[in-house]
Amino acid sequence: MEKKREIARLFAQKYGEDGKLSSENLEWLSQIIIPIRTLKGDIVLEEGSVCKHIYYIDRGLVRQTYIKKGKLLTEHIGYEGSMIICIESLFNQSPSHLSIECLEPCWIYALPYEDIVRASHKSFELFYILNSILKESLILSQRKANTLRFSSAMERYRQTLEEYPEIIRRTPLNIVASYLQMTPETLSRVRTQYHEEQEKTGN
Amino acid sequence: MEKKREIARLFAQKYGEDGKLSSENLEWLSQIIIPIRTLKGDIVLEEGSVCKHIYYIDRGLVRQTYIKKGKLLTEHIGYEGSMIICIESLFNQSPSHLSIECLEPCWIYALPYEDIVRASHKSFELFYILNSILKESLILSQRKANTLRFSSAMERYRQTLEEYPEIIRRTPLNIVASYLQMTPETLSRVRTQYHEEQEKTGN
DNA sequence: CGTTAGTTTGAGAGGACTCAAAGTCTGTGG
DNA sequence: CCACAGACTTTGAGTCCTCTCAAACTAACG
Repeated sequence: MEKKREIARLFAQKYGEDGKLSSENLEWLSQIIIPIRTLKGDIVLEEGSVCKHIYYIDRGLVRQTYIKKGKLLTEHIGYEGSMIICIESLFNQSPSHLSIECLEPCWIYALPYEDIVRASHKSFELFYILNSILKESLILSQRKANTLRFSSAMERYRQTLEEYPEIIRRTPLNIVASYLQMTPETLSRVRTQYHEEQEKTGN
Repeated sequence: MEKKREIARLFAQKYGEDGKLSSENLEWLSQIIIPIRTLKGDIVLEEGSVCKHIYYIDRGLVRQTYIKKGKLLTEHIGYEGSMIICIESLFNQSPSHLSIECLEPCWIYALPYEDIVRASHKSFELFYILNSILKESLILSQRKANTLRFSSAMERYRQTLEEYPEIIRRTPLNIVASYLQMTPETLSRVRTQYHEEQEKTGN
């Protein structure tokens, strides 16, 4: 319970207006938060089911996956401090074509979307939070799109390494590869090439 | 003035809660809307300036552009009924790295973002509208990302032709090409190839 | 310590790019 | 109404990047 309250405070600080939230709402939030503990490999949301929560990663590493031509590909990777949202499924309450899979043991906190939407009709504060989360998601999705626009495999790798070194460091190569939209073989080559260049320019 | 009121009503219907908006807010909205008439080639927002509006395209065709390695590339294309938003610039009030350029003569209506944000603190209805617009943007950006994930040039073309035939029909080939992240030469080849295939399967 | 998943290396094929040139369309001025 | 300039589109040839397939290698885990 103490932990849920901590998370609620964190949300207030991060997404609330002026980083604040009234104590009633804080209390309410900490009551509806659902803590989830997972092991590596666990599936938090299965493709085909309707996403009903906004997920907050407090500890660990997760990815969103989708299937294209029989292959399991990576849409997004997030870790401590990230929100994980299956946008279309959540907004339209339609079956998700994304799954959420844990790449490490995780501490996740799930916010029931409908509850918050309902409550936000009565409380501007809560609506504000919802809004902030949307804004953040939009900016992130924009950034991601920018990265993928980098034409060469090398540039995509460099860009992600600079912006999210954690992802590269903690994620298995073959998963990073699908995240960066290239084959594991290509990433392997690109990566050694990159580090060779770093050697030279570093000296 | 009558036109501005019409646009306000349209927003209410499209983004309001249950498609509705109180007559005061409707009136207020129609007063702050800024109509813009443009010619083909006009620049609505210049790269480097701070974006202060949410744009609604009532008539015409526009694109958002950015510069990469000295080349003018296309980030997004929108037409009648679309909202055009320079997300990062608008939210952070930072200089935009995107420009907005008209590909046809346009009727555009600009909503001053700060005014709406301020007003939405007093009116849940308006906040709801803001929120709906964000949700729509998020879904669209998701869809766009999905399209660009199609690996081959052919698939990206097919996908866009199916989902947004208007864009393909009305936009010069070289601009569509940069939108789909390929060279004009490639798009030209892909396009004839696609239509040849359609011929065959059509018979 | 063996089994399996993950990573590296190599060779060859194919798609998309670049550069170049020819062809087409559009709008303006004579 | 025609002619021409400039922008846009097509076609071609050659190159490079990334993919696929295959095999060797390494690490992780029971």
